[in-house]
Amino acid sequence: MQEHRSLIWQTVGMGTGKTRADNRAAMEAEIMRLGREHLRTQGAAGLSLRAIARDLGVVSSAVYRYVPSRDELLTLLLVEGYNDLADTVDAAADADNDADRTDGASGSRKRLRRMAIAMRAWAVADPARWALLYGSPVPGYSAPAERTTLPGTRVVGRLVVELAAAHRDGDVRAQLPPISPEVAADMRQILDEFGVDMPAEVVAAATTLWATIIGGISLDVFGQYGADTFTHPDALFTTQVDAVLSLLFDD
Amino acid sequence: MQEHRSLIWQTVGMGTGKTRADNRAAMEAEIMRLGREHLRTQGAAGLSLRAIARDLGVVSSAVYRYVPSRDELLTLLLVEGYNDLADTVDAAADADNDADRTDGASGSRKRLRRMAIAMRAWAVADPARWALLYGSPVPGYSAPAERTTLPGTRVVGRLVVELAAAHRDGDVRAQLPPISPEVAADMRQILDEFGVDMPAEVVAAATTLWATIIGGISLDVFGQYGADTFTHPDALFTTQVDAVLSLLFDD
DNA sequence: TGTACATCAGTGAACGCGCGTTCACTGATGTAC
DNA sequence: TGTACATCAGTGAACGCGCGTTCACTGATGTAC
Repeated sequence: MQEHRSLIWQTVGMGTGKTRADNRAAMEAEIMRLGREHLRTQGAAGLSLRAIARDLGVVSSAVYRYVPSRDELLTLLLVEGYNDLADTVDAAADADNDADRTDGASGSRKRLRRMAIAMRAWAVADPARWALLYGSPVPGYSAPAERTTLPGTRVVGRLVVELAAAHRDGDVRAQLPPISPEVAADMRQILDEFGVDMPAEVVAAATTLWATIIGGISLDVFGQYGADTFTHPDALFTTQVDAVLSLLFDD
Repeated sequence: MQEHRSLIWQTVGMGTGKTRADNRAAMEAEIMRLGREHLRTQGAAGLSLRAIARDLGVVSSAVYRYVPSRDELLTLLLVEGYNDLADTVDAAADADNDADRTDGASGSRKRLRRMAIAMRAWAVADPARWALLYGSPVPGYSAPAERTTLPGTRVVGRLVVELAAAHRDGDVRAQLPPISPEVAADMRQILDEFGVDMPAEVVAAATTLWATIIGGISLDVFGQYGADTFTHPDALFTTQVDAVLSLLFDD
């Protein structure tokens, strides 16, 4: 009423010479930031627009100027999470591997290893977002496939592409665990989707790597490992990833 | 007030010649059943004593005669879930393997395979319980370690014991992925805990199998696989498990 | 450059719903003599 | 076998809290002429 400049102006240090568009952008960013924060403390099921309004120093209905509904905010956070993770993993994959250059492992193998480690680091840094992406589904919320599928498959996609490159370069083991015709058919479907080519057995092995990564991270990050069972969970994870990679590569 | 016999008496067909103890037992069982049902539809975060009271046909405060609090019910469901899963897995492990007797795979390998498949079947039959055990933690709820640790480690425990037996029988590969001293130390700690002996490398490989199983099941059951990416998710899972088993066994 | 008008961001009240938990109570069941 | 008493299971009201979402409103910002 008398106070039309909300808390955020003081908080973020705005308030003079700024346009409506700036305000809007700052507000939206702040809502996302608070969303991530509430995810951390309350979980996705407890994400609440009212709570965000409170932290924003604004009346609850004001949030509706920026976000049409709670579910929509969840979707925004989900998409942001997928993209953030994928960016992180891409960066790790594309980083030069200066230090590792001495050992003889293939570039792809090293890239895949770095990708897995980057995923884990991302998850450990913000377990709640990991939970949103790969944890139990949020009851009552169903992600709109047309908006989440693309970002949601970026990481696996990169993994598959990386393996296709490795196979092209002749780095992948000739002898891989055999697969059934049904599984092979599904794998060929995936190859089509990502527009790459390699034997179905390699894709199947890729899904095994994928399962190991997801499982290894989730077990750790969701607190399944007892308080002090593992003194070096990062080393354990790397061991698990290396083990599965040794199925795929022989150097 | 005038109706001291709650719905359950009609529902379960009791009401004559039954003692208080019978009522109590039936009531407790029904509360657990409804708890599982609400888990399925509302998720753990949405588990509510009031909702259970409603379904029970009883006033909300009446539930407190049977369960001291919501968190306590969650703990009961968690412990029941762990034990139910462990019983299922034990049964699968101990089943005779008549049909498979022709192929040459070792008994342990076949047992481990059956255990993994049984886990997946259990999870697919009731995804919400799987989510409770291995999904994202329930915000605001912290499981009491002294009551959940034992049931919660039964399945991994059996897995470790099974591998120790396989190693004793000389069925495990001599060449396993190498591990670092830190990881080896943690693995020896586990061997102590479960009172078995084998090389640390074997335990490390066991955790890889564990991660793959958990990841493979969760990805499927939490809906991470798109609607129709995999026409035979069960076959895919078996493929993944077999791949990791082939790290451990050479027959 | 100034003014009229349109847009926008926030308010505050309200609707209708949910929850966990406590409490004094009553009538039915069970038990000890 | 009958009776007095204790225990138990359920009631209903209440406390104090949460939520998403809509709505008519006002004052500030921005825009077109």
